[in-house]
Amino acid sequence: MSAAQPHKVVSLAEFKAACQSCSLFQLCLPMGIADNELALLDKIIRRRRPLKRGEHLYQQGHSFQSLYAVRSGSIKTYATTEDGREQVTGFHLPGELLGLDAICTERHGCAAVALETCTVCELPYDQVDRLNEFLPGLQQQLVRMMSREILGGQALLALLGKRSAEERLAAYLLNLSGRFQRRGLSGTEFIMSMSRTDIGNYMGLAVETVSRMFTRFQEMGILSVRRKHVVVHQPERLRAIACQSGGCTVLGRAGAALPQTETKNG
Amino acid sequence: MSAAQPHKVVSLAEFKAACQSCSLFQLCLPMGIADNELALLDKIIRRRRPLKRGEHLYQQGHSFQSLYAVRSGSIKTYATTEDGREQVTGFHLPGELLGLDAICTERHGCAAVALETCTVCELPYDQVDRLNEFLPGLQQQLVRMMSREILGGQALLALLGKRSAEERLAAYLLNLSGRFQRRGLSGTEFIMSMSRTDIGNYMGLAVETVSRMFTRFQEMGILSVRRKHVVVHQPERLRAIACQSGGCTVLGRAGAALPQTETKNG
DNA sequence: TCTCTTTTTTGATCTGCGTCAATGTTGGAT
DNA sequence: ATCCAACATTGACGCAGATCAAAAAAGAGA
Repeated sequence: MSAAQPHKVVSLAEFKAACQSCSLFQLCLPMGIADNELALLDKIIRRRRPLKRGEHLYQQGHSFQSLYAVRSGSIKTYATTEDGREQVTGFHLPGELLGLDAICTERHGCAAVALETCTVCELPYDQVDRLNEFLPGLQQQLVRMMSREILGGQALLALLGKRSAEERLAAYLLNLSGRFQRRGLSGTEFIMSMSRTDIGNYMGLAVETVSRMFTRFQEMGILSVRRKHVVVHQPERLRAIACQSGGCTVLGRAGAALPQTETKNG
Repeated sequence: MSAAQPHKVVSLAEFKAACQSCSLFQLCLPMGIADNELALLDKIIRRRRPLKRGEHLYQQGHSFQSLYAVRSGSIKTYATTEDGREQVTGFHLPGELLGLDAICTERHGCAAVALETCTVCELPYDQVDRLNEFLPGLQQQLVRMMSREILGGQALLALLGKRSAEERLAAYLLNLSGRFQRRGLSGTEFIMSMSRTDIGNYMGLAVETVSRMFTRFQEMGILSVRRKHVVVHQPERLRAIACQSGGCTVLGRAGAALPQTETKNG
């Protein structure tokens, strides 16, 4: 992937292939896009050079210009409070959008940093209107994705409001698992690119608690963790734990706690 | 308010006055709407008969048809888990939208019930596209409002993740206060239409804790509560409590924990 | 008005998880 | 290979807030 020239003209097949693995995919292709429109889209969506671990895609407070979609790798978003502590607001895997929360204020309320080497596509927001003329339904699709984000947020709220540490971790793992699976990757064996500290921060738990829970799950034979490498042996038990107090409805069908990725275009 | 004939033709002035106090306001009027368009809008937006306390606007699982805006009164949204317990997902005051989370699944993930006598406006979602042709920017405005909802959700996450009961309640009260104030009502004296149980459920606290915190704030001289009637004597101290661990940045400028209502149309 | 139900408040006790502290592990830099 | 800094694990302890229990207050209906 030599991602040097951002506006390089690609063949249609090549482009479609790229978009399959890319993530703005959902914003465009499902709508039966014509070939000439695809060329237009290609002009507008920018491929950025890959981000290295620790590099920022944008900083908190920066003016909002574009939406981003993760193409590969993973990105953490976090907000820093005035006393210097950070609140992790999300982890973004391939196929997921970043920046939706900045549209209303036209300023990024959180920073986005690569957890590993990443590639992203960029959609300048001021082009959305223009693009919508050629791709009717684009904006509608955007609304749908935002709706999903809101729904996922509610699920997470329920989780943080009244679930034990064990339930939170179980739900978190199932969520990751589901997101990987939906991307065609293994849902039972994957790499968690985020640190324990980040997980704890995100889930409202102390690092130590996160660590203890991983140990407990391991002792129970539910999974194996070695550093960032996870193998889930008994997803059903994980699900049982996550749902034991009936959180599954709220959390969406699969007990996942965050933005789902399926699209229902009934 | 005889809300009998939904499609009654109203004079422009009358309509504008209605919309000032109504809430789909934000979806239409700020965009410099022409008079003939206004008439169209009036045809599409339905005024429903008032809801009495305890009546449902929609039930969990119902198919999604419309967005609703609260015109007066207040509405609670909640999801019921399979074991029959409920998770409150939000309180909606005049000027706020309901149903945004249902767009993606085309099914309501939570129920909406009136906490007191309410009036609402209804915008059939399948009309949004059509309406967008006449009111360019409508959909864009919708996107902006959803973005705000996402942002607010993140703030709430931060709150539930790592704030003490005292901080949560302080933030909750400030949030309510701000929302009333922004609607031109008093931010220091208002009626909390929701029960202590609902507040606790929403904020991830036991009812008893909520009650104790109100008592504590009262003993500190910060406010007076009598049943649902609240008078805030020292908002600064409330703010100091809500922000003491630096949550203000995340929570939006005023320490409010939920969807803000200001619009930035830079 | 009085009764019955629901909501709120207050007190007492118990526990999950945060905090502190110490040790082990890993990967990157030299 | 060796050092170092960041990350992860494990143990001990204390406290905020959940839970249990019961009384008090406020509506709702007759």
